[in-house]
Amino acid sequence: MSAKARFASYFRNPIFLRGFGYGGIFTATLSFYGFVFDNWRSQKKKEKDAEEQLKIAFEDGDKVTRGQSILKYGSPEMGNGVRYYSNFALVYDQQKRTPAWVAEQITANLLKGTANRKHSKFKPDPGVPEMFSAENSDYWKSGWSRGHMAPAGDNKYNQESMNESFYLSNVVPQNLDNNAGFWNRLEMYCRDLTKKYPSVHVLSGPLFMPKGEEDGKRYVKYQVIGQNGVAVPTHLFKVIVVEDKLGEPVAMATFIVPNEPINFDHKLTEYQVPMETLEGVVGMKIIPKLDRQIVGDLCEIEGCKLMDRTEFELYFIGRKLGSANTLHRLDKVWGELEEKKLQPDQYLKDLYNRKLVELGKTEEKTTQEGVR
DNA sequence: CGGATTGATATG
DNA sequence: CATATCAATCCG
Repeated sequence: MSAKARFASYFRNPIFLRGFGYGGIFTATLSFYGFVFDNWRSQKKKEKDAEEQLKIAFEDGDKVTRGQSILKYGSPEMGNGVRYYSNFALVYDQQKRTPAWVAEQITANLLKGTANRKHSKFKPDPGVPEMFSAENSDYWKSGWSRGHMAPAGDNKYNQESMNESFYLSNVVPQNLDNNAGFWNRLEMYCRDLTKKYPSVHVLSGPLFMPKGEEDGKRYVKYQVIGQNGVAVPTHLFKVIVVEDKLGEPVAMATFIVPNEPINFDHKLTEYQVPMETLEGVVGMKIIPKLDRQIVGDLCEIEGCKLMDRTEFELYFIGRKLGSANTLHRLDKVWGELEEKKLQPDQYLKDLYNRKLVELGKTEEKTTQEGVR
């Protein structure tokens, strides 16, 4: 038997193995129970600490400390921080899937740009989590139009700010006639104010107002549209503050406008309310840093007169003439004047004649190219 | 200025 | 094949 084999057989000796085995098991058992005991002790200590902490958090009367314990897993997030864009700022309402409010500052200079809404598309705001965002499909065939809060017309300075204004975070479901009519004229009035005031601040947003029903009680009732359930506001609000050359506030006015068609018989002043009324309805302090004592009533000072029917029709016939790209289209728009018994002013006549020549030339050119 | 709708085309 | 995208047309 070689030394190596003897060495190996020694380890195979049952006696030796038994001795080693019992010794090993004994040691292992001891250390196992030691481990379990230590664990148990530290567990108890942790339990004691946790219990103590809960006690202290409550009993020392520090509500913040207590709150931090209560909110161990974080506070519910409403995602309602202020969002900043090129030319407006807003707070988004994840529950209603519309803005809560949109703020703007408009000036004559910023309105001068040439950005075109034809290059912009309504789409979800990439900054809003998808699960809280509205989609175009929500509005499609809903019976409601996509109404800008910061209007596209206030964002002509560059294409980027106009494109941002088409984010659905800046949009609410709005009655189409209201949007294209009364509200449109109100937006025009805001822009018109920049001719006189160097800076005009505007705050706009949706409202959900209670209404009395047959049972004599009042309810807030509103439609929700599309898969995402975008909330249709019962009213819209707009707050206007005009400033002088020094940037000092001069006058302001607050309006609450029903989200329904409003014809030319109605005056803007019918919808003027004290700012406090709006604050009560919407549950927000509006323009908290404005000293209301020193500013006048915009409607007393400026009249708050919107365009009348004739002015309005002539205005957008002018816009349509300007954007006409065929002679056929030009004449069709020109024909609207007669249909609506409107007299074109000199500006409109000149515009028509200028476009007539311009489009005549281009069409002559294209037909010649076609022949060639 | 403010919008919708439709039909053709591109795309995965 | 179903779904985006765009251009054209229309309306107040």
